[in-house]
Amino acid sequence: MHAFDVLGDPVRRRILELLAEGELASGEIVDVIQREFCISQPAVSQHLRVLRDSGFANVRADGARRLYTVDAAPLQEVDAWVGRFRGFWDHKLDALATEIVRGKRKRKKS
Amino acid sequence: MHAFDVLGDPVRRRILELLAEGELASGEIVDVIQREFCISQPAVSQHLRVLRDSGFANVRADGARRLYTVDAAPLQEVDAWVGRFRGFWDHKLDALATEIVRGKRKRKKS
DNA sequence: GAAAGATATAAGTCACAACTTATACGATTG
DNA sequence: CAATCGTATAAGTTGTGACTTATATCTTTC
Repeated sequence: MHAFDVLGDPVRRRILELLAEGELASGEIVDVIQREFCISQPAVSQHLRVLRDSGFANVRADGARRLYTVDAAPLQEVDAWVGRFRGFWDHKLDALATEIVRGKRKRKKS
Repeated sequence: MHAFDVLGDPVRRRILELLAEGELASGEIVDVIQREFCISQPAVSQHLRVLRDSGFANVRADGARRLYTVDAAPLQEVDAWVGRFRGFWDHKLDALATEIVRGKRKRKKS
């Protein structure tokens, strides 16, 4: 499943927003999502699976609980894709800072 | 249709990549996409409609032809959403440049 | 002005993703 | 060790979005 497909679902986007605040157990995520979207526990669990499989989230076991965290890698890919359009609104001075960043990255490589 | 759903389709992403280079007629887009994805002209036209309806593309008439351009607005929204995760990979000096941009924007408002 | 060109819409088909309920399964607790 | 908790998987249903072919609607050209 492509990164953009993963982000296409509002529930998954919301889960990522929650994880952006820090590590959360499956059950805690389920609580919030059920309140906001009225879907079943398995539905949430399936979304978590998609997030795992697509690399957006990592899990670790803590007893019976599963603790989820964001994995930045695919988000960074998405950011890179969108970045190619940044010039369309990033005129003037903002573009300068962007160039600074880009230039710095290039220099790192060499 | 939500912005991320629009970007979920590889054909639409490719069309936006093409439009990023500049204005293109429907027919020119069809040519490229057909070569790369082997889908019919109406299929491409329907994707163009989605891009129009969701605000990612603008059209103007030129005789019988329709000339398409990128509209940055929804892409900027997407960028803003992804931006909230930028801290996850944007450590160190890169973050500085980002902060410069953010700071500048705030100052513009006030 | 009829034919051909450029593009869009209509209508129908089909695969798939997002649910549901039911259940499995390891960890915890009394 | 039986009951309960926390979470995941299985299996089935269903709505929808991405196609297809056929056709409509303007433009241009001869």
